[in-house]
Amino acid sequence: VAGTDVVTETEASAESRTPLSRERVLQAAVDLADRGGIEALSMRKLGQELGVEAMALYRHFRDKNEILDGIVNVIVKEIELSDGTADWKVDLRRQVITARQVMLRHPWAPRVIEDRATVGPAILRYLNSVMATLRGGGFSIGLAHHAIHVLGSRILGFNQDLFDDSDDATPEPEAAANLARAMAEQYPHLAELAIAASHDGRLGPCDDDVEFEFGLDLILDGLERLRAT
Amino acid sequence: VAGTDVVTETEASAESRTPLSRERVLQAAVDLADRGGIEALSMRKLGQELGVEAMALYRHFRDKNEILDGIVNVIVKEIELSDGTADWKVDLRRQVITARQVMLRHPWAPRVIEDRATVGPAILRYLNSVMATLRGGGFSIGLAHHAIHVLGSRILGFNQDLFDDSDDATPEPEAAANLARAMAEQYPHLAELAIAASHDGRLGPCDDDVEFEFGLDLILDGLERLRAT
DNA sequence: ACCTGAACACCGTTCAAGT
DNA sequence: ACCTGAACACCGTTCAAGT
Repeated sequence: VAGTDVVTETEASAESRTPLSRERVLQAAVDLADRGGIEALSMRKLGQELGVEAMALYRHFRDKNEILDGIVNVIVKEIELSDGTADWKVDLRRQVITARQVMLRHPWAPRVIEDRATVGPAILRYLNSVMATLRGGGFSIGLAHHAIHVLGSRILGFNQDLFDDSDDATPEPEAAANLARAMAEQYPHLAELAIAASHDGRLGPCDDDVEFEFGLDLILDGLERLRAT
Repeated sequence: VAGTDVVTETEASAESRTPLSRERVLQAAVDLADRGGIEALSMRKLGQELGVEAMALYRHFRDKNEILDGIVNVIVKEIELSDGTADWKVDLRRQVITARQVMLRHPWAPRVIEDRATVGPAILRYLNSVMATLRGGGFSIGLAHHAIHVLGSRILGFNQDLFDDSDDATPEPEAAANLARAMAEQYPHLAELAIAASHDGRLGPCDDDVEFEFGLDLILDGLERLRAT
């Protein structure tokens, strides 16, 4: 939409002068995804963003997968690791919330991370740090192993919810109420829930952050109890 | 690979005689995805599967999204709903395991479900049944609401793990041991875990089903405790 | 009524050729 | 050494045309 063939000379020369590099390509790819979502990240558009033809990217990356692996790495590296001074539970909780901040800045990231086949160095480094926290907190290897599985992708700060009831799904409170009334016969229990979780309902509007922390704490409490055994 | 232009006359006429219908298209789409993964499901291949050009599909579906919504519906409908006679915890546990059986038969389904923007009738029906179980088991609306969020996509029987340490990721025990040794310096805590979770290690090979049920039970226990409050 | 041919606007990727 | 032009094999989708 905003695309144009006209580029000022300074921009064009500045971009063509700086040679392509992995870092420059990955930064451009992250920017592109941040602005237009992951579907905006095509080899052709990425090339255009860098003032270069798409084919030039293949000099630095074997294929698009390598670029996707690369941008996951870039943003996971943004997560600051815990210094390990606090109690394991406080520490891990803080760590996950920190990771969540980063993911909220890059809404495309969870899906890309889950779709990636291989685990890159940044995630390994992150998980290694989490394992250090658990082991340091007295977890057996077995329980630590379970812990990482129970937390699943939540460990990186995102929750794969079945529906987004906060953002788009409930554009108008009025529309939601209408939907709820229409559902009432077919899905009475969901209708009850929808009404309660609507803006005026008893529960108030559903807050993703609150739900995320509720789930995280429930799991951490469960792990604490097992650790004590 | 197995594709061919030669079709026996009986097959060809049988397929062209039966007119296209939503059901026939969706069944073919599910079969295609079951056999070749979700990337094998293109409009062109789907048409070919049905002995028809891709464009003919647009008579029955507005676009490909509608087909994806459709196949999710088809397989979620395969999940048998609980009759609600047991205790809530037994009931819900059984329900989730039942859903998991279905998902394991359609390995492409979790990703497609999570990528879908809207929640279709089959999932609504499923969630309505889960809500019935929770409410019948004495859960307040608020706690039931939390419960559905904590369970997340696990409620449908799948766990979005960060890595598949069971299938492809560990092709050879020997290779895994080598990798572990190579990681030892950089990621000592992960190396320790990898060794323990390898075939010969203390934990034995990692079993996805075991981990799934461990996580499910931890969450159900946590919910039970909160319910008692 | 139901399907097709031809076309459009996109993809990722390869490779010989240009500077 | 680094990038491009042209091409290939795919996508989803539209629309006038065929039967």
